[in-house]
Amino acid sequence: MVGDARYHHGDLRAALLREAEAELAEKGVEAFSLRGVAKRAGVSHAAPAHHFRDTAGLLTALAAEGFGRFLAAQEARMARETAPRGRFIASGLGYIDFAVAHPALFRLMFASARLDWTDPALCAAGGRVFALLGANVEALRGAAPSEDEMARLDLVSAWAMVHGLSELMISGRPTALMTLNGLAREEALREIVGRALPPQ
Amino acid sequence: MVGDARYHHGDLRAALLREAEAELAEKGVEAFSLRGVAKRAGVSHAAPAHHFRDTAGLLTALAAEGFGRFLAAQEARMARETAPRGRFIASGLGYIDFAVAHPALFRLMFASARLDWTDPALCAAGGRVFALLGANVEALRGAAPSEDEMARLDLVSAWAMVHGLSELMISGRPTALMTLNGLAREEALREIVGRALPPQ
DNA sequence: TGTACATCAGTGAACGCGCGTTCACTGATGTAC
DNA sequence: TGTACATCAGTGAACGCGCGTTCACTGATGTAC
Repeated sequence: MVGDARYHHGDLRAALLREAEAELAEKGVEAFSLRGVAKRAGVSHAAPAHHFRDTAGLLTALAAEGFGRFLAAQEARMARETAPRGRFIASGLGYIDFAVAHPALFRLMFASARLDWTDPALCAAGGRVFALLGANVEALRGAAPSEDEMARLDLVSAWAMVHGLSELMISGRPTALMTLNGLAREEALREIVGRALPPQ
Repeated sequence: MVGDARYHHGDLRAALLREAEAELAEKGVEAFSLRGVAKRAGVSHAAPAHHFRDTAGLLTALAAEGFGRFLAAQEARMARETAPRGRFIASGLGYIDFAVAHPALFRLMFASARLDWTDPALCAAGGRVFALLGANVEALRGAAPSEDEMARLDLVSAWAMVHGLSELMISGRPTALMTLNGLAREEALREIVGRALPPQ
């Protein structure tokens, strides 16, 4: 830090990513704007061009970074478990944690047409999450999804359940779940996610 | 029909809804525009104001109509089944049918911030779909979700699974499912949706 | 059947706005010597 | 340590665009008598 009112920002790239997430959370993907992000960062609206090619580039970088934190949220939950089934379910709860904590970012990552999936960083970050899912299936089922039909079914089933729970909770839809108190809700989520896995 | 080049359109309202869906499918919610819809309908861009208050009004009407067709898709599948479990699963398959056939509309209905949920038509149409879900749970479980904790769990679990499958299929994500051929995929979906229900 | 008139459903010009992008610029920083 | 210079990371004015909305208008339709 050199001074408060310095010309060079220091780490504008990181600041822009931070503000982009705030913009996204407030306005939604539908109304997201580059100028809005620049304004939040207290910088002229032409400044972002020095760090990101264009709006799609900024959103893509944000999504890539999001996938990293998404993975971390799952691993954080998993760290407390040892058995394959417990770890699998924990990763699902981490998945939901992230979605509920960052709904707009989550939707950007999974349902936006504004991402550039040819970007290596985004592709790699998304791939890492997918790889964790595959590893969890294999640990539980003893066979890799790429080789075993049943394992593939487990993968889709677990993913769909957890993804669906996330989406519904984000949209505030299943009031049924919301009316449960905190602890009971955690238990309910465990039970539901468990249903998506093969019986013990 | 009076003539080809008539001044009064005849049924512009219906035409606008039709073209709005096309616009939505092509551009996505993020880039949807009223002017684009008017252009598709071959009408001046000020014309829609006579039928819908504004863009939100048009989207809301479209979503309400969408929920009607969404319900119909589920009922169409259910009609071929008699047992509660079979009917429940069938409704899920109808849910997925609709999502896959109308992905942009589906996302408008479930994940857009541009809808006016205070609109009675939209609210009622959405409520009807929710009611069908509740009825299916009750038929299977013998208890209403509003009164029984387990039934509530079934509702959330079935909804999340089917909704998650829809979302993932729309986003082209689980290539695992896609690599199955048509018939096997139908079977796989049945199996997966069944997992979300209480064991037989 | 004919006429007068009210209502309805369009038109097209005009508005102001926020957007992304471009561009010449300039102040700050880092490096070579 | 001091100076010259290249590079970097910003600024702010300008552009053209498509958007939603408003408004005075007019042609078509429906109704009363």
